[in-house]
Amino acid sequence: IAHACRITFSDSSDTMIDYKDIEKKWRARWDKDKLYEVDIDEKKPKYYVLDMFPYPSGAGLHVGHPLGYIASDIFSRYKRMKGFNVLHPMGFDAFGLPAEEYALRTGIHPAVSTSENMARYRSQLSSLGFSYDWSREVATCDPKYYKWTQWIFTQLFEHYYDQALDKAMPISDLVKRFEKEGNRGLQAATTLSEIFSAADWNSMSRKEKAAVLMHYRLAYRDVGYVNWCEELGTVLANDQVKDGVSERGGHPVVQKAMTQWYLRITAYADRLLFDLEDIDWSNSLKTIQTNWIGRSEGASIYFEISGSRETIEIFTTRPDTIFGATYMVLAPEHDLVKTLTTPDKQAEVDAYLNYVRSKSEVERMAEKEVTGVFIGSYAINPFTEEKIPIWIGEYVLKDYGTGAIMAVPSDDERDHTFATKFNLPIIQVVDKSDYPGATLHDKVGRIVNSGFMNGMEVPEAIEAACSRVEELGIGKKVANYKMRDANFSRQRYWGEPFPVEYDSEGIASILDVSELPLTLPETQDFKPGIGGKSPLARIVEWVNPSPGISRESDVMPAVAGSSWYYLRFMDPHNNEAFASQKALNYWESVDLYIGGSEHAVAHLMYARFWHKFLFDKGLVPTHEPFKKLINQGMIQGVIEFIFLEKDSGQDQRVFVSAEIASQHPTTPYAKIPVPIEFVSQYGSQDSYLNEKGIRSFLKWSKDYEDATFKSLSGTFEKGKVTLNPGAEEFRMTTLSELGKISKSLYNVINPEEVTEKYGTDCFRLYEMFLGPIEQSKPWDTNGIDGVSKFLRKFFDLFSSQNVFDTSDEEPSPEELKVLHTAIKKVSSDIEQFSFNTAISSMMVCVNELRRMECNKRPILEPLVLLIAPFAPFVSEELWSLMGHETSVHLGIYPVHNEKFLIEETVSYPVCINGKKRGLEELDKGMSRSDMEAYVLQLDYVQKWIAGKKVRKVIVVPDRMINVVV
RNA sequence: GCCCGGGUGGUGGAACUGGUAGACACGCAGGACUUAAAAUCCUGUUCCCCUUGGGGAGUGCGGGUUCAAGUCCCGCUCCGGGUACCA
Repeated sequence: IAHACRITFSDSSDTMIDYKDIEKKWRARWDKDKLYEVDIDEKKPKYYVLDMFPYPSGAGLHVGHPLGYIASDIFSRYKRMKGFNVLHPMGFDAFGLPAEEYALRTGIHPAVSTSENMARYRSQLSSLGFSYDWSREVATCDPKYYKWTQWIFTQLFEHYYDQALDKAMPISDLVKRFEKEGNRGLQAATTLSEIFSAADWNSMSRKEKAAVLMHYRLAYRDVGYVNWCEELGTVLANDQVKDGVSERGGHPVVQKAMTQWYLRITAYADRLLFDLEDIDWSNSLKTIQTNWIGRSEGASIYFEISGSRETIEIFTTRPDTIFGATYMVLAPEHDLVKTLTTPDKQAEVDAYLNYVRSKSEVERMAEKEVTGVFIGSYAINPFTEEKIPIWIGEYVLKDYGTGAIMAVPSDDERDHTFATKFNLPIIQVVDKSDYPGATLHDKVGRIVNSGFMNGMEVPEAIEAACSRVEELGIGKKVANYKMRDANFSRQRYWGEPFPVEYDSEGIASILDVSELPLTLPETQDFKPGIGGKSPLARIVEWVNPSPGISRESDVMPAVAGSSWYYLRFMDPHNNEAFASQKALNYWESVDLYIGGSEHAVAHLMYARFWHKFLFDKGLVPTHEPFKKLINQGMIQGVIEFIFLEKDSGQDQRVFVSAEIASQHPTTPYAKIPVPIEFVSQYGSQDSYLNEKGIRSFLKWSKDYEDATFKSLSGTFEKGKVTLNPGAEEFRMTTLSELGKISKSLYNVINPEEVTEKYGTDCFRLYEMFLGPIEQSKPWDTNGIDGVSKFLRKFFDLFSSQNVFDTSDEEPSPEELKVLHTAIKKVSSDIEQFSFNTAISSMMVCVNELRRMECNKRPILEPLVLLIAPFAPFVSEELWSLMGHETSVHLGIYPVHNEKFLIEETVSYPVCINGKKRGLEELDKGMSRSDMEAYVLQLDYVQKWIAGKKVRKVIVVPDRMINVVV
């Protein structure tokens, strides 16, 4: 019997399918035939499938990485077989901190380690059978690539954002306008508040003009507070700081004023927000971006100051509560603090400012107590005309809104706490009695104690207040954003140099495209410079290329190169442009983008911003870069921890070196990740007991080179423990958690460990079979045998007595039905990215054909095509064994034919009061009344309805029958 | 705190617009083959109760709508993610 046999297609092995041979053979063949290379082909519709390109880390790929790559590969292959011209490229996000830190530790140049890591990634990726067009590979650290990263930067420098036209326009236009009419009435994104006339402009010095223009450029230099990490010697982006310490390494981060490059991403805030509607991204991802942009609508209102000509501009979302504004609060860093502090309050204010400055970001965040101080001046509430005191307080942030608020203690929780603590007046202005359960945050209620607004509902009052504010000329309706302009400078080596030079007056100018790329200079000295300078600053001949000229010594952040790489893939070797217009117009944008949600903010926001900028310049044909985006889940690893507690017990005692003990001085215990081997060893016969009954764990301290383990204990010899000097006694317990896979957590599993044993196709199928693609799941190989068996059963369909053997007989209707059911289901599942269910229906199909002992070519051929995107190697082998000369991956994906799926009968569940009591096979054409009559006379139905009145019978065609009594 | 997701057998997970809950697979149990084991194949497998056949319960908890609810509505609860003095 055919299916009982093991198939051997190579004479060298008598066990089972020799995956390794098959894979090697076809990989070589695909390379030779350039099977996956694509070119512009106007005759075919295009489809662009992109993976988020990886950072080539030293640890190589682990089982988590390929999840998204497998999914995108299946989809690419599917689309290709559906007749699309598919662009499916891969490259490397190759600039970044880890390589530089590695260089600092080892002296190995980042370029060297990066290129080694890329080679390893490339070989791992191609061994997984991905259909990348490697001829299009890009690496962001390649000067041929970053030439264009630098070029886009120069373009951002040369443009400003015109809010009237709602697009980026050349700075040269702006200069013309300034010469003629100054900046009055100009609607542009800017950090400049001064108004100047044409005469003012024309009388400015070159340096002054440059300074003004900086306030308009989309790439600009400004002084700002940055997250400074002394340990890493660099500025970090907000998303690289977690809980006041650096995400990488956990070093303290403080605020420091530095001159930096910024990108004016806030100019695009509204478009970044509203265009989310046009793209097919997950709800949660859109929500994250929406929250990040943080648009809130309200009013900006000027408050006059009693006895001063200054005014304070505030932003509020609740102008309706202005009658309840009983005091004001400025951020401690607010510009007006100096002017508005009265002499009698000076000492108190200075003391407070010192106190605020002395606090690190961590402390400030941890602070629960409200703090603040009265600065002596009074503002005038423009509606009540009352004098209200001006305070400064930490809870008002310098960076949000205008850095100043009108405080309405009756309707804002924070203002309320503040007012209560400092005994400031509270006036109720919103009556919420009609809305039980409403909190202070809810914009509902009836306005009271508020003059002309009395009796209005909140939304109406907000409108009324805005109108009145505009009538009085003391403010206007505005939108405010949480999003900040993006800091674009890093005091580092391994990044793109800025294509910027400063003249003797310090005026910045950009390099012409003909001078690009400005390549990174050679050095072996990567140490961070003094005072936050980049290592580049030390290379004098590079920083000062000619007398009076100095170069920018900072480099761009890693996010620069990844903001446009998807465009470069369209035309990767172009030396005249970032990509040709022909290629851009053909490939347009990414149709399907797959990657992790950890890039939800930084990368995706920057890429959208750069894309929109290029769109404004007419250089890309679409206004969004990624039409559809799927976040694959994370494959989690099991992390084994040991807990070392200082209150030692009798049993699980272990001695720990002084180093570890001192690393955890503030906690009563240490939680240390350890390799899984350690935990399985713990408590087993492998662990050693010394004469005192103290367990020591020394075997692994020899096995693992890591310093942590070496220092965990002493040296072990013949049942005796010799403690390291200063070792302390701890009690030890173990704990398992799920979390990310990482070298530092000792839980990395490489794909090779799986492909070695089961073959690549099995690995691919298994990762997909694990569950929905978006879902995170722990890696375990418990179910892998099922997928492996499926592949073997599939192979077996083609064999008889260990020999490849198929028949050309006409298939039966049953066989056709099985096949076409699978074709229909698999295709629609792929379209919905439901790969786990697609695989399960392929399993059903193979199981049934096997039961029928079907080995007919007209069934098996389409089946091979159907499975090809999932299992590219095995299907290619079978396809070739069936006598085909060309690759299965150039085949046409099967299409199901409804005529094979037609059923003559339908099996109806028969329910009594919605509860299933039986199953009836009924003719498809049976009328409703016949069905009712048939069902009612059934024995078991009679039993249930006996003595009761049948109220009605519900017949849902093709679904079910429900008898209601 | 706020904003998104999510909670289904021993496990991973199925279930189209409300219409047979548990597809597919793992694991487990029993059986076949074998000197034996592995591998393979067959049968069973949500739980509980008499056990031939049936009966009851059941998709985090409590209510509701409906002939019918995992699916819709209201109130809770737990888990995951994002964000946090955002005025």
